[in-house]
Amino acid sequence: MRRARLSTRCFDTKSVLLPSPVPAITDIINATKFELHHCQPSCRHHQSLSSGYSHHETQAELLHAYVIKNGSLQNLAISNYLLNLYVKKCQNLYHAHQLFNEILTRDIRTWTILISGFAQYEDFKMVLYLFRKMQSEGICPNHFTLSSVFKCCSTLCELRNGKAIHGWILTNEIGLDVILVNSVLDLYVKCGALDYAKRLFKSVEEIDTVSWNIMISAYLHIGDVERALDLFHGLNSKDVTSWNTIIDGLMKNGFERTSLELLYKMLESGHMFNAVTFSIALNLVSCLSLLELGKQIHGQVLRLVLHNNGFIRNSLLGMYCKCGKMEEASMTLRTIPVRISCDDSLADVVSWSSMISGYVRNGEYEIAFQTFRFMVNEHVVVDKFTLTSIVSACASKGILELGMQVHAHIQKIGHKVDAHLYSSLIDMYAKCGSLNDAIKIFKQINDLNVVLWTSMISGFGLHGQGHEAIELFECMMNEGIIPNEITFIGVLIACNHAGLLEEGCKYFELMQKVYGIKPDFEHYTCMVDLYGRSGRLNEAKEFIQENGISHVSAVLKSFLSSCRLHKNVEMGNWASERLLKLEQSDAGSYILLSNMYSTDHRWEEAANVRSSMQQRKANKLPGLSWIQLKNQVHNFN
DNA sequence: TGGTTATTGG
Repeated sequence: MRRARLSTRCFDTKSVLLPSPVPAITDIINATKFELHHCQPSCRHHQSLSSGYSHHETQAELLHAYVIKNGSLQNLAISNYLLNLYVKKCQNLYHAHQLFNEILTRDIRTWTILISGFAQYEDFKMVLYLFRKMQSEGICPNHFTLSSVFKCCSTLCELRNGKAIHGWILTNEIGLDVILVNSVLDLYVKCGALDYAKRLFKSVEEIDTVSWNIMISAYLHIGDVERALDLFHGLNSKDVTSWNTIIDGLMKNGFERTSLELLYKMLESGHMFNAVTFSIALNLVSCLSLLELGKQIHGQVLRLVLHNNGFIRNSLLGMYCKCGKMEEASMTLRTIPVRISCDDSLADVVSWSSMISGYVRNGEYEIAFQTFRFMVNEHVVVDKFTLTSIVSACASKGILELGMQVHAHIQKIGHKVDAHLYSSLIDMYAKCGSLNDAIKIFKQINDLNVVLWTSMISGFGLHGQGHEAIELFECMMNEGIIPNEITFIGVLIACNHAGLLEEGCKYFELMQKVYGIKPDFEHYTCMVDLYGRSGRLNEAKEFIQENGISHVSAVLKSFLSSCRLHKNVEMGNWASERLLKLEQSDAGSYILLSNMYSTDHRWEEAANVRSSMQQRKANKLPGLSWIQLKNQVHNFN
């Protein structure tokens, strides 16, 4: 999001010495330009250049001071020119707003320049405030103000407001131009009112490429890839955005290969890549783990000197992180240029948080923690994405102390906590053994979504509190929240840890019949575990055979541990035969089998398994323990 | 002197 620079510098009218009032606007403007270029080194222009003050700002302030002095501020041609100078060239909405208030009789252009300015910098509260004020003063909005307001409603998802304004346009029979049609289309699409968008799209006689692009993007957002492709292929005048939209949308809907084909087709058809295409192409490369292609694109980016573009740099960084190349990712982070505008600082925040999440994703927790500490010490902006990654790293490593410190840091700086951060906090407290803290957080959340319910249900499950987990799950369904596949994994694990076989079977059926969720290997493994641990080894075996999952090593391992638990060597042999065929060099499988024999005092067979394990060089990595001392994690055997 | 679509991190 772009932000305007809000300078609070005041005017110094006394230092401005200009000729006596000139009546024509061009003369006034030229006079200030002349002053700007020819004044002596001691004047403020030169001082301002050395202090980083822009040429436009100096010109605007000179002009501002001058028109105040000679009383021509109320000349609308002059004040609108000056207002535009503040908004466009100086990007200083604070001064623009100040000037706006000094203008006593504003015309529609005065309002438009300021409203468009705030819309451009996404201060939508101001846009709506000014729009309402304008209407209350009896000024009729024009196309420019209306499209700014639609952009605002679209970003804030204010469908009702937007619809009302669209209705007002229709009743007042105001003709919609192409850009306004597109603004309304975008509003309906972003607010999920696709029917309204379709109706509008059909009602337009001559549809331009931007409208097509908006509709292609709309179908992609709801996952209707077929319609999106139809629209795309039917579009004769494809521009680079049409290609970018379809390539990105296909990738996000899981059609990565088709997306890549279209990327090549785009090249073949002679369309030039722009910065957005490069960013999307790099994301596609990460999805498909095509590191070599990614490196080639990186080379092209360097040749075209696009590597300073924030989006591209972050896509590059993300690609290296996702391909496990943390060294290359870190090199990309080190190439962050000196910040030129506020836009770049946002890109920097993304770079840092991507880096942290990359370390966490690749299991390099200690470097993630070190980087986080560096960010805090060096006052690098830490946002909710970074915090979520760090909290989940604490959960994975079980480091309660650091997790609590991060939680305290969040509260101290008054950071807004969203659902992602809340769920990672619940998960962290639960995984670090502090279930009560997890419950405390869960209870203080007003808008609970399915992820938050799932985190808490899984938390109870993890602590063996199966009944509480089930109670919460029932409560969630009563609230009308639809469980997802992960919720059911949490529920099944909870049943498992509490030995609730009957309930587990009930929910496994509910998942498929009521919620239409197809079981995944993880659900199957939970069920095999549930039957097995309850001693129902025959039923577990039948379940494996019925569902055709005897080729899944996690399922067989789970079954084998149940066989060991209930000392059923015969069943264990059945599972281990299959397991060892699947994973000849997996030490875990041999150890499970050997342990089963040892439990049944069959020492000779246990020793045979161990020796065949050595023959096949399936060595088990020794387990590591760790301890946290003064913010440092120490590992030992 | 003003307005539209597509891209990055959990």
